[in-house]
Order: sequence, then structure tokens, then C-alpha cells
Amino acid sequence: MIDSKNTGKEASVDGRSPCPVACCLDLLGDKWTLLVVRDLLLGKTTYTEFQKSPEGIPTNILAERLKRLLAAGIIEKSEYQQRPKRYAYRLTAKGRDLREVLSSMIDWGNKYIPGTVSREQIEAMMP
Amino acid sequence: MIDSKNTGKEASVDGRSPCPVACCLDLLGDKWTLLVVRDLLLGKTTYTEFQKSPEGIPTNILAERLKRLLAAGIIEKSEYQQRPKRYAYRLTAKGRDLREVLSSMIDWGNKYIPGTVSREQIEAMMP
DNA sequence: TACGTTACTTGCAAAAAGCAAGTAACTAAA
DNA sequence: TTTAGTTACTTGCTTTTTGCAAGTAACGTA
Repeated sequence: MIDSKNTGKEASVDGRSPCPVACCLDLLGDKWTLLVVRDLLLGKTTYTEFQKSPEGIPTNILAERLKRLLAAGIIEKSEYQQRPKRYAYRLTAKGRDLREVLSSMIDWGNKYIPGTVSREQIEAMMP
Repeated sequence: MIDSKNTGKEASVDGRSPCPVACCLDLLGDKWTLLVVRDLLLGKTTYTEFQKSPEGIPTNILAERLKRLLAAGIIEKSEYQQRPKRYAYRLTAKGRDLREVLSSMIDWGNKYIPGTVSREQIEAMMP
């Protein structure tokens, strides 16, 4: 595994308050981070696959978010091929457990935002 | 009830993709919005109460977020006193259902971010 | 040798956040 | 009856973050 410099402070109350919601939002509270986690849960692993998602994440934002998720221990990066170098990102246990958060967002979205693709359809896409 | 100009488009797939997660994030994907929802779930109702929360939301951001939540039909605003005018914000059914999202964030935070206040302690604060 | 792909980085303009101060409407105290 | 205090904001300005386009390094394929 590369790029996983465990500083020991990758998860602790460092931000605004000891509220778990506030801490969660310090890490994941933006328009893109959880979409990357969604893609990972759907089985995507490479930079290019994340970029191809319909929301169209800007490439510099994607690079920065991957670094943050790595630093937070939510994903890990591995070289799955040497020449040419190719990398696969995967969720750690910590990252996989975010599925509950995503899951409740799906339920809420399905209930209150007409036209969103259903949990069933999303689950059918999962590996 | 005031300020609730129902345009009819307060909830639909208008943004980046028909993914419920992406739609959710278009509405709630930032560092502050869900903290206001948290406060509302904890029984807070006034502008000043939201401001007093330990995270210290800037006053202009709070005003803007309240407008967005109002426009999205997640909260409603009522005048509970005429002179001087005083307002109470409350969650609608749509807003109350976000408790599931917050709840899964609390569980994740409690599990992976040491030092966060526990679900039990938070539930003890609820009305 | 030229073109394509992957995984990024860099530069810059535009948008959003953050901070301090100001305002309007009233109430309560000196 | 000034003076101070509270609530619910707004305004102005600086700083930070986004978003877009273009560039780069390393390699592979025709």
C-alpha cells in the first residue's frame, strides 16, 4: 500500500466541536467527497472512472479529495500495475461504513426529490 | 406561516444528475446546512440560538442557509410575537426525515472519530 | 515517429466563505 | 429621556475554495 502516512491524527476531534455531525462535515461536508465514496461503493477504483461519472468532478478537485480521503484513512491506494503505473483506490472498513450515510441519503432523496433513481436501481449496480 | 412561496420547484432533479446522493448534496452538501438541521432537531428555533452553537456559524451564512432551507421546504418560519417581531424556525416533515441522515453520521462519527459526543448523550439533549 | 491513454499538476478567473461592522425595531434600565 | 441591550438580520471587504482549461510525465500501440 502506498501513500498511507499514518500520522495518528487522521481521525480525532480537531475541528469545530466534539459533535460527531460537525466532525463528519469537516471531513465530508462538500459537494464532491461523498460522490467519490458513492463511486467506490459502486465498484469504481480508478481516477478516470471517477472522472467519467455524470456529475463531472473537476480533475483538480478529484485529486485533492482523493488525498484527503487517503489522509483520513477512508480509502487506500494501491499500484495494480508497474509499467505503466496504474493505481486502484479502494474503501477501507472506515470508508465502507459510510454506506449507511449514503443509504439514508438515497432514501431521503427518493422520498423527497422526484425523478431520482431508486435505491433498487442503485443496488442493482453494486458489485 | 410566512416566507413560504411555494414555487413548485423546491424539490426536483435540476442539478448535476438524477442520483439521489448528488441531489442531496446539491441541497445539503456543505459544512453548515446540516448543523442547522441538527440544531432544529435538538429543539432550537431562533436565529440567535443557531448562532450560539459551539461551531460558530457566521451570521451571513446562517441567514443564507435559512433562506435555502425555507426555499427547499425543509423548514418553515413563523412569527411567534408581533412587537417586537420574533421568528421561530421549525422543521417540516421533509426536514424531520433528515434525522436518519444525521443519525447515521452520528454512528459513523462515534465509531471512527474518538472524542465525539455519543449518540446517547445527544439523544438525552433532544426534546 | 506520431498519437493515445492514465494520472495527475498548474494557472487563473469566478464564486463562496469568513470576519467585522452596521442597521432596524423594539424593550428595559438610569 | 437619553443610554444601553436584544433580536434578526444586511453590507462591505478580504481570503479561501471552486471550476475550467491547458499542460505534463510516463508509458503503450500503430
